[in-house]
Amino acid sequence: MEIDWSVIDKKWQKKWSENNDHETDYNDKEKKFITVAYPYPNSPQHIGHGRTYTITDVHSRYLRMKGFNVLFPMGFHYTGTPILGMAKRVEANDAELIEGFKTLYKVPEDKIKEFAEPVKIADYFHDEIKSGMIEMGYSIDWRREFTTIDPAYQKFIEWQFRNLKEKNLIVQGSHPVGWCPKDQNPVSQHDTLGDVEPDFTEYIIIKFDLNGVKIPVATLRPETLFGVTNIWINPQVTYQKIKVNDEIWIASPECARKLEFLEKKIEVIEDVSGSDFVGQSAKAPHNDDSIVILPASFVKSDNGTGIVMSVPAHAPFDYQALLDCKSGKNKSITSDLLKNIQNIEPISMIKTEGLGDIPAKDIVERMGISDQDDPKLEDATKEIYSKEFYEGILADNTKQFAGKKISEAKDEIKEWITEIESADILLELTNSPVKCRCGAECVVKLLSNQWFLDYSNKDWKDKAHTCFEKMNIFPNEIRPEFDQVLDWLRERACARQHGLGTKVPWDKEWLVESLADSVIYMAFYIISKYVNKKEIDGNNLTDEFFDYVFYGKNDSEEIANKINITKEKLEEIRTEFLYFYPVDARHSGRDLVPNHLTFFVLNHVALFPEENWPQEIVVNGSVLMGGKKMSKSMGNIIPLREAVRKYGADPIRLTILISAELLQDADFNAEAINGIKNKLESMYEDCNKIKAEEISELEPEDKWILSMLQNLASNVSESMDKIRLREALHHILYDFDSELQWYLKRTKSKQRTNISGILHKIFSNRILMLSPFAPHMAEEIWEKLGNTELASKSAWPSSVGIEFDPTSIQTETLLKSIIDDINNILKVTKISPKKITIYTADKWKSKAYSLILRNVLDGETNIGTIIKSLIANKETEEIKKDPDFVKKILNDILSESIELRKGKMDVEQIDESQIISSELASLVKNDYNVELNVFSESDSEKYDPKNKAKTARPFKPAILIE
RNA sequence: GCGGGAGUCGCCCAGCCUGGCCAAAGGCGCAGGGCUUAGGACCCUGUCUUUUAGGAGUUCGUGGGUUCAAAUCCCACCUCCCGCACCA
Repeated sequence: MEIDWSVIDKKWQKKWSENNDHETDYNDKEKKFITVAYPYPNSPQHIGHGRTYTITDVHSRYLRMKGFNVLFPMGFHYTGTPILGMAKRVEANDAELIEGFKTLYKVPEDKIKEFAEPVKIADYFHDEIKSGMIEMGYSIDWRREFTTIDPAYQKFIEWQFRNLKEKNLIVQGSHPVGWCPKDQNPVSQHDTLGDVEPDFTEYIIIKFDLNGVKIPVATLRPETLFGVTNIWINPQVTYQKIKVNDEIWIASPECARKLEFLEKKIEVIEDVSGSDFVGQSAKAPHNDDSIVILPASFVKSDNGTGIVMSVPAHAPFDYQALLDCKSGKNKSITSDLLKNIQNIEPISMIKTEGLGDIPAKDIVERMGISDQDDPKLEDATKEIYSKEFYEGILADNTKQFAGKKISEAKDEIKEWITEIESADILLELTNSPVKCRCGAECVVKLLSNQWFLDYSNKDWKDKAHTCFEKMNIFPNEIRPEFDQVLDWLRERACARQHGLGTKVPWDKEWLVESLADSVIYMAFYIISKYVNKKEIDGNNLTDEFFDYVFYGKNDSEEIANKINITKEKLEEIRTEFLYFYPVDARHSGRDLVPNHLTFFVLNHVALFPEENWPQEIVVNGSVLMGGKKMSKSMGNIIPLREAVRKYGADPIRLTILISAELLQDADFNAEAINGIKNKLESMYEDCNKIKAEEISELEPEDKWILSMLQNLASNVSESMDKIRLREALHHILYDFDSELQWYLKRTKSKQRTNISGILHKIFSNRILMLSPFAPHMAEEIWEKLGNTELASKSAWPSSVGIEFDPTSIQTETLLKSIIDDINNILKVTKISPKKITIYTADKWKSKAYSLILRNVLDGETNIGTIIKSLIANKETEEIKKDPDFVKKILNDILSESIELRKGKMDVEQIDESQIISSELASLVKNDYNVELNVFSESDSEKYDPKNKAKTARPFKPAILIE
């Protein structure tokens, strides 16, 4: 049968929407507030986004069926810079981007024209994403929808920011960023040509003094100051004499430009040649030693200040350059100078195990380096640097720092030089040149007056840790990562100068950064409903209003009057907030662990009382396409709406859920989705045939299958409670099939015609369990099964209302294992059976069996001990004849599940002869079309030509096939 | 470098926390059979090696160890993936 998925999808989506099934207000029932990270509408959603939202929807639907009043709302995050960047590119007629809109996203041309305006982009994809969510059947309360640039939301963010500032959690400082000097804007990966992230490093500038003029050397290793022997300058380079704030420096022109962006006032006085300084001496800041300036070609003007200090003992470049000087190879050295420098020797000042006193010398010699322009010097430098950094100890000639590890002393030394006013900081790109999309070359800029969320605040961190400790984290494996992130977090910029968003309330030059305005918005879903219903005017909202709704502060009547609503309305909003808060679950992809999810907790603990702290975080992995990462360049991104049109909502939902557990990457591929489609279709067909008949007297197999159904229900519920959706789905869709097969085989061989009622019960329960996962198909089948209520409105079948029957489990297990054994024998012997004879075990064996079982359950598995106790017992002393029997029984028992063992202990021992005679005969007749004879081992009249009977064991009767 | 995680029977993916239900679930693929005019779908059987009696052997990245018993616990090693900030 061909199923038109879209017809079914639409049919039930319409019904849910007509019934307002997903609109949730406060009432007397227990609530669950389930939220998920809202989307950033700069592109349509693809299957990967669908995973997080689908998991959230399944969670919501499950809890709804469990009887909770579940709120699942959605908003749209307009705030941020990428959309702004896109709008600029549209305005500039960027062919690549526009082509992408056309072919990849299928945006109509007239719409693209409007995209020069950023809000239009957001609006367009907002609609697109929302439609996709509806088409996926997400049970969202759309009355609460908002965007982060709505006036009411902006008031809310202002309240949040003022509140954090009052608590001293927002502080001011400066911060380095990648910067485009032309756009006057910070740049990050998506703003640059080739999508490179500007990466920068901090050089320490140490200032040597030359008659009042500063000779600044830039270094990554300030600790090596103690080993300085000379200074290198490039005689080929034209330097500049510049005024830096109040000092006069000599530096390369490139350096002068860099310094301008680092909050320095720069004035160029004149050009000077590097060669002018060769042979002069400058005073070292730490000991006033006179340090000679020597020429070196390896010094580059675009690196640091264009001047470096020389530490020949520990820097291979310096060692080699010094050799070049002393040997007279370097022509810019006068003969006088040449004489003077012959006594310059490397000063060893770091001791490292495995390295000599002068490691630079050793490595230069080892690598066979011959001059300072040898590229091998880079490797040599790296090797020594990392070894010394992690293992090096500062030597005695380093004064107060002697004995310390480099990795520890580095910062102390930096501070010390800074204190004696001989140091400065130079930030420099390590992956330059980085070009902005506008074409300009980027620099590092120190942004001053930047606003920070002070995530380094100890009390704040502690509180967040406390919250995490009490929270459920699914899956729990991710918990250490949260703790780690929390510890590592420090001040974080929370304001930007461009993009969409809310102005920082006390500093209108700045906009609230988009990861800062998206941390407590779950609370806003309560308010947005009233704004959307026009019961309150977003423009009127005040801090007092939010203080009342969230904290119950001050007098409701007074506040209500001020914002022109009734006191009752205001109190209603407060009541609703108190009802829905705290957030019971927050879902998101794992990429948000180190940022949003952690900030979400931090901001909640800062702004809300403990009873309103989040209760649970659920994190999921991403989705792969046919085993590969989704990416634009691979062209393997499938927009969600396109996929829904192609496959139907439910097959997509199930495919992304069943392919992996929460944290694993799920794989989406054509085979998987077809498998799911077929599975659903065959369930649909099966259910079409079943009628809801009266269930008559229960036969053993009926009791068994219903017990298994009960098992299924409790297993699935358990998985659902742990958000192990893959596992739950497996139980529902596949695991039960083999039980059902056995049941059908049993009833078929008994030629029963009265099982429709039982099957109806089984499928009804399975469909209900399937309903959160495949809501459309479940409703459709549920209707076919003759129900008038919606499946999604029915109670979750935690229990199927059947008494669990352990005896029937024993019976069916016995029958199955005999059939298995017969099949095994037939397979090995390849005979076609004419007659099958079964021998059941003697009474004393049964007695021994239960004694051994008792022992195992009590933890006694030592054969010797067990045998002794059996021999001591009159009823079982016969085992003396066959001690091997005990070993076999013990293995039988150990190879069974603990449940089964307990089951055997709990119920009366089943009468094997009786069961085999009454139930097995029909199966054997059905499967092999032969007669079955049953004897007891002790039966003296038995037919036993091959002497098989004596091998019979309890639950393992002997078999003779002829 | 720091931090987190993973390596399972052709592939994907469970199992590991709480050792014995484990030659190890399920899906996909593959082979055979059934159904069908045919194909698809569906159903059955098989899919580490070996075995003419329901058995035996060797497997869970590698090497050790603990234990009566290890995919599971401990130690070491190898390989791979992800995050590391002002960006959603």
